[in-house]
Amino acid sequence: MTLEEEIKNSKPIPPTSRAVLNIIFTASWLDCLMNRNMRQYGLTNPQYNIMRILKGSHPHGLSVLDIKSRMLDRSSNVSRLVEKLRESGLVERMPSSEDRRMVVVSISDKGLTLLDQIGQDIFASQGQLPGGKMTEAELIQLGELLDKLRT
Amino acid sequence: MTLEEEIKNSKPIPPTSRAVLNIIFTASWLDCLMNRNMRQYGLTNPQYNIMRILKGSHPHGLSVLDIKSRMLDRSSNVSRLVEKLRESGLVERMPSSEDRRMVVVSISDKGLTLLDQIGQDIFASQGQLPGGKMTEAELIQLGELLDKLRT
DNA sequence: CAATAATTAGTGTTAAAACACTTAACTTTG
DNA sequence: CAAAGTTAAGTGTTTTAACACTAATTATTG
Repeated sequence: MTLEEEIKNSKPIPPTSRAVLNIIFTASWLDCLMNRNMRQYGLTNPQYNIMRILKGSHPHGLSVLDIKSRMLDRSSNVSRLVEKLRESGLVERMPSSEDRRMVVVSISDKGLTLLDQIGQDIFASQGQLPGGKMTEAELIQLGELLDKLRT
Repeated sequence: MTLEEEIKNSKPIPPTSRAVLNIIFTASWLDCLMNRNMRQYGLTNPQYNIMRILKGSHPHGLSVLDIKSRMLDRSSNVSRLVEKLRESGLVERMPSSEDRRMVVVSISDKGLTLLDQIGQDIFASQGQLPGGKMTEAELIQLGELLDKLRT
C-alpha cells in the first residue's frame, strides 16, 4: 500500500515531505510490530535494543553512556531501562573499579539464552519479516538513501 | 554518517537488519528533530500532526476516528490530544448533528495562522531540512522502497 | 595543589503512549 | 419493534519518554 493510501491522502505529496512522512510512518509501523513481537518475551522494544547491544559487546560490558550512544532511539532513560532488565535477571551491573562514577553493564547467561530463543523464532518466521519481499540490492539501496537523508 | 558509525557498530550488518535498523534510527532522529522544532511553537509532534491533517481537510472537519486513521503514528490518544489543542484554541469541536456519537473537529483561524507561521519558518530554513541535499529522483525512489518494505 | 570545569549515573516531574475498558448512539436482524 | 451487535468517543491505569536537574567522581588548569 502506498503512503497516500495508508494515510488517506488524496493529493500527491511533494517528494521531500513524502520521504519524511514515509520514514516516520514506516518506523512507527515497524516499532509497533517489534513491540508486539517482543511482548511475548516480556520485553519492550528499547529493552530488546539494549540486550542486542550488550550481546554485541559480550563478554565485555558497557557503561551506561556507551549503551546510550549505541541505542537507536537515543533514549535518555537508559538507567531505568537497565534497572528493569536487571530486575528480570537479564543483565548484570558492576561498579567500575577504574572510574567510580561508571557502572559496567553486561548481559547475563539468562539474557543470552533469551536472545538466542528470540533469534531462532524470528529466523523461523523469516517470510513475514519486514523486507522479506525485497531483493538484497533494494535493501542495500534503501540503506544508502537513508544514510544520505541524515547528512 | 553511515548507520554503522552512528550506532558505533564495527561489524557490517546484513541488509535486511540494516534497513530495519536504519529506518528506526532515521525516524527517531527525525522525530527528535521535529519535536525540538515544534516546541518553540508550543506543540508536540503528534499535535502538529493533527493540525496538519485538519488543515488538509479544511474547511471540512474530521471525526476523531478519521483523524486517527490519517495519523502517522496511529496514536490511540487522539481524544486527549484534540482536547489539548482545543484548550489552546487551535481547534474546535462540534458534536455532529447527523450522528450524535460523533464529534467533528476542525482547525480554528488561530490554528491556521500558526501553521502558516510554522510553514514560513521551515521554508526560510530549507537548506537545513532533512533531504535538502538529495535529488528529487532519490527522494522519490526512497519513498517507493519504503512503500515496498511495508507490503 | 586548589579551584573550576567536565563527565557519569541517576532522579523528579510532567507529558504522552499503550492497552483494555466504558458509555452512548446507531445498525442490523429476528 | 426489541434485542443483540457494532461503532464512536472517551476514560482509567500503568508504563514509558523527554527534559532538566542533582550528586558524585574525575580531569583540567592557573
